[in-house]
Amino acid sequence: MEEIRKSEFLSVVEETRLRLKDNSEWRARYASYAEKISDNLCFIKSVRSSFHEWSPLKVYLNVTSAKTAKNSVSFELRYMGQTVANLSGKTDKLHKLSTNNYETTNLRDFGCNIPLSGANWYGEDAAKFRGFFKNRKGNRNIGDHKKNEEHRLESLLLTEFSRIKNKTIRHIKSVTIGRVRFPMPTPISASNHKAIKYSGTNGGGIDILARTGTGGKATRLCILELKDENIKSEPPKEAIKQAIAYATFIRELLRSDAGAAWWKLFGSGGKIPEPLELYAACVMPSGLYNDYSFSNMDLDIERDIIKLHYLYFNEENNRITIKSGNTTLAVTE
DNA sequence: TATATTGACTTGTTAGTCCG
DNA sequence: CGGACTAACAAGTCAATATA
Repeated sequence: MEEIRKSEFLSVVEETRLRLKDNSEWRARYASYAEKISDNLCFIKSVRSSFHEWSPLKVYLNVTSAKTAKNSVSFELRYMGQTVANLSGKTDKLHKLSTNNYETTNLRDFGCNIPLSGANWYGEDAAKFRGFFKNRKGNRNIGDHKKNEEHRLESLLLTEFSRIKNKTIRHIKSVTIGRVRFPMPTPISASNHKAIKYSGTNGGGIDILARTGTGGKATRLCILELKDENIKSEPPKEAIKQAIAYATFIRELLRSDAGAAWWKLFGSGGKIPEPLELYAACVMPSGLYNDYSFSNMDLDIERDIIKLHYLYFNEENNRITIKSGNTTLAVTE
């Protein structure tokens, strides 16, 4: 039984590697991403640190913005994981806030009717906008879109990971670019359980990229696949397969010519370890279908390893909590 | 009856194009 | 170059329909 399951996981690794081998365009493209983002990193950091992140709004940066951030950077502001505005800034502190394209959903989901187009971040209107979300109580408005529930949980987990003290899960940090949350793209699609597809520039994104460990050789890069429900039709076994596919991509990326540049962007100093050990984990609310069977299973890729983990969480007062034994990912309180 | 399959629809991300 | 826009597609929701 155990062996059958392991071979199923290994075939995900194999299939993913095959797709990546048959389609090599990603190599040059991801090398160019890394180069451009690294070039812009100082600038991104300086702009990011020039303004305050007003809770509960959270700042995000996608790859497109990161690599085109030459003289100005466009950040996303998300509330409960959903984008509500763009904030573009230069070093001159004349940051501009726009709600273009988000007005309909802002009103529908949060009752926010404050349209802004290039409003001064330090002006009255922008303050009103930030104040609205700060004072807003309760969850999303009725007519919930399930998709956004996943983003809300993703945001809660990132918040938990970025805590400095009283962390529910110790020794875990989300990977950021220039201290900004960013969604890592991949060139493969793995959401369909039956097949791994090569999708070039339109691949799926990694839900959460994080590091665990206490530093030095103990540090591991983790690829987390998050589901907002614990249900029979999408059990942990399928979620972990998605995580394995993305982890396989990260492994190939780190072993490509641009590997060192990405390793640095992911926040690790020094050389890529030999062997490289990556964690792949399924993350979902604790429930009936919790699956503990693949705990710490190793999948070999040549000299490297993907180690499987799980994290089944609970939620209390808008915070993630974890019952003892429900994660192998890191130390729990 | 319970489960699978299908397609329309929603949302997010990227690349590319055009303009000032 | 930045900004506005579009096309394309992943991934997910949801409900109607088909099938065992």
